[in-house]
Amino acid sequence: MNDEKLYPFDSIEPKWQKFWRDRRLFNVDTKDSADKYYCLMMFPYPSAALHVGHGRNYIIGDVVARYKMMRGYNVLAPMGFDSFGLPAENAAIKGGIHPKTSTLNNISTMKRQLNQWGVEYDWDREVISCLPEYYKWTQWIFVKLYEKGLAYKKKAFVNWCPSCKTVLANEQVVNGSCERCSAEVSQKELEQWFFRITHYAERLLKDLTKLTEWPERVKTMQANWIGKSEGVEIDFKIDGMSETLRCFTTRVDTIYGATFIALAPEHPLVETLAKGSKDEAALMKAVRKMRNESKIARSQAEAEKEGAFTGKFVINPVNGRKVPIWIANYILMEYGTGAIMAVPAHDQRDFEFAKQYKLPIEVVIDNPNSPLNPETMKEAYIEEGVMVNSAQFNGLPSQAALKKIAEFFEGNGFGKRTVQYKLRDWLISRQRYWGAPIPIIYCPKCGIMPVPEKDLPVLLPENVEFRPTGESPLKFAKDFANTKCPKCHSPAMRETDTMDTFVDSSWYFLRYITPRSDDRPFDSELVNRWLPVDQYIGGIEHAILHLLYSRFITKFLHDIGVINFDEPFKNLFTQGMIIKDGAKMSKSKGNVVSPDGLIKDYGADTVRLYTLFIGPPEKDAEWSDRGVEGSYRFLGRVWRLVEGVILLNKGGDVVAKGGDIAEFSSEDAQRKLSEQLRRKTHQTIKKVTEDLEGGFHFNTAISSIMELVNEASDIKTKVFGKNNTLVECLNKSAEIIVMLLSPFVPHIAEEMWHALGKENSIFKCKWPQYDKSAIVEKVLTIPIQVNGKLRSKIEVPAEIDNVELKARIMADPKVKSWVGEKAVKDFIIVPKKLVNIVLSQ
RNA sequence: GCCGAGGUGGCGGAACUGGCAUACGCGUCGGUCUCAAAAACCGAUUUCCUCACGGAUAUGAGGGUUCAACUCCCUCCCUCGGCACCA
Repeated sequence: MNDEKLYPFDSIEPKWQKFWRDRRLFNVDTKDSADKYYCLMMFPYPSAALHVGHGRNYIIGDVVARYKMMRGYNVLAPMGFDSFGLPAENAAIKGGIHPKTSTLNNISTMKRQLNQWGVEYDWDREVISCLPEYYKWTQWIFVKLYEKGLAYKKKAFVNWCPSCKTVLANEQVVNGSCERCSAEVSQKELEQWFFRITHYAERLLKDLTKLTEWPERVKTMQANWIGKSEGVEIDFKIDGMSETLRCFTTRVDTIYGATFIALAPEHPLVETLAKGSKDEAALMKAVRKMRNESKIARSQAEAEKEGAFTGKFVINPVNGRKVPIWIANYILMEYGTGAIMAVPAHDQRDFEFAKQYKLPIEVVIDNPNSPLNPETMKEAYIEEGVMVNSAQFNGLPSQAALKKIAEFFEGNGFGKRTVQYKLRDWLISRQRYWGAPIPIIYCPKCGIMPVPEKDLPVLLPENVEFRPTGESPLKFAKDFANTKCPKCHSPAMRETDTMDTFVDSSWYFLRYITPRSDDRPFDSELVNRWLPVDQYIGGIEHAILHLLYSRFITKFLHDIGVINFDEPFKNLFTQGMIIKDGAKMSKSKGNVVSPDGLIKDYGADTVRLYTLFIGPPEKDAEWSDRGVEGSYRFLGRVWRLVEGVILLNKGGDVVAKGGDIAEFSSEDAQRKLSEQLRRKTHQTIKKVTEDLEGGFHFNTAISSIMELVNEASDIKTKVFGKNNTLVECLNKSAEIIVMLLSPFVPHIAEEMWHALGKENSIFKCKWPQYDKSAIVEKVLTIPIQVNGKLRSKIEVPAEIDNVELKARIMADPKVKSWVGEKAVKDFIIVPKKLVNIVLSQ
């Protein structure tokens, strides 16, 4: 690019950044909560360098914070770092640099980048999750959960990432692969710590309806993830045995069509049922084969159905019929009871299984439009219909029968109505070093003992050895592991697992209110005044994990009485990704756009403006270097406009340049131009304010400011004479342009604001208000349609009456030629908008 | 399969509650300035027909409602995201 700058951004930007910091513009007194506005950006993991895609999040947040400030709010915009995690530990294993060192280095790089973007925060409140002053309280939350029975340890099949060498929560497994490294996840049976999030499943689902200001798609994703279904649990007596078999079904209306029972291969009764069967060895061999199939392969709908008959039967309680028990690969032990009553006629999976093993298919719900024939059916009939072959329920619509049969079951003690969720408990222990130690002590005498609050934090030892095997150094840190029982003081061992980093991030938004509090996690009274967060801004990738966990922890803290609200985030905004060359920016793809070079060439304001102008912020957008130049040119135009206006104010250089001087030189013409500019200015205030209040419509707000700047620049060339009202009007307009631009491009705005003779920071000034009378158009251009097609336009005074309007329109030569001799059937007037003349054919 | 969001010029995208489709920006073309270029500024730019005036045509496809449809209704296609042998 050219060395000649359109405006001196390189000297302006650092100057005002220093000014804001010296004046403590973003530093908040939390005691003053009357007009509070808590504007929160998802705190980042400190990676080596930010790119323009990351920038979008922070820029949006900064715009909101500055705008709300100008609306008179006491704005809290804090920032921190989610700084525990695997990448730093892996780097330590590879490069020998301690995670703490690399993490703190990355944090200072990121702070430098945020600063040069002109993104400001109340840095006095910085929260760093890997420091003991913070994780002490993460451990405190663990202990509280443990005391309430909501943190527990159990042996279970868990997701194991062989590459990260640690377990993963269900939420961290994506299509059978590790969310972080994409390695295929295997199953391992291990003793692990869990949080009983399932206890909150119903509330987490139900309270989604309270979140009216959350994007629909996020709520849908959470609802899908929680996966509620209502049904009936049935206890089947096993023929000739004392055990009963419990099945869960959402379709109890199909009970008369149950022709077999299917068990998951992992079902605890499998061994018992197999015992003494005709061919026990062959059966167990088939079971083992199914158990060894990978979970991912098994949970594909296309997977081949496989099964084996146990030789045993259950009794169907409704009709006393003997139903064979099969073991089937498509039944999952994790869901429901791991056993189902199979109704091939009305469930596609059961249908396929029945076809494969030649099991009977019995229709119990008939299609009212075309009766079903079990012999010729090609697929299961899963819709509603009319009950058949179902004893006293015959003839009922299946929907009604569902309820009736459920009641009948409960009445006869055959089963009871229950609810199932797909949501599993949250597995939080990790076999890694760089995380908050789980505050638990194992005493040979007293058993599992939580670390007492007075002994927190359990410090993560720093002098440890990182082995290339990838095993947690804590396993070998004898000084750390060996301790004493807090109760009986006999030698005991510490838990060496650490917590999932999502635990750290599920409460940080509370810590910002009293970040240095060292006798409790936060000041409840102040937190209750400042939360819920008024606006939360972050990436869609956290739609389930972080947002669900944060909601859970908030509800828990509410239940133990330390906070008085049970949803943390009132408004949620999820911004789209910035794409380059058709893909998400990443180092490995080599398509990362660094802000540093762009800021050097064009300034931070240009990068901010382009990022905001690129498109609707909730959508993904393709980065274009050309687009950046366009934004830069626009700021250059604004700069020249304001410079020119200042010159006019001083009485200099006042000659109309635009075309025909005579046309604009009259007093009347100058007055008309003033009116026109004032109208456009106030219309723009209205538009920009509505775009910001009604959502995050930054792109259209900016385009309307561009229109105003274009018009003002044009009018500036038509000024004639000194000190007239037009100069005054241009000056006022320039001030408003600068104000409307200020949240988006704060540096150039602050500079121009002061150049226009203002003393105080622009962000301490009130957002402009539009004058209702000023936006009213006096002359309207009315489009005229003939038979719905635009044929002409005429200019009329705004207050014209319909009779006069019609007369003028019918006198218009173009209208005359289109109407001709035809009769006017209808004359539709949309007031102040449009006219449509309907002709008879 | 289910749920959600979308489909508008060469490109990113505007369009309130049914009322001038394509604002704003990018790109392209032409011009001004210049010895020349870059930058900047001015103008044109849905597509097709026409020297032009002007006309026809277009919001994924096809129907419908209406004086009037990007917007509402029906049928279908495609893209993106989530969930998924979930009983």
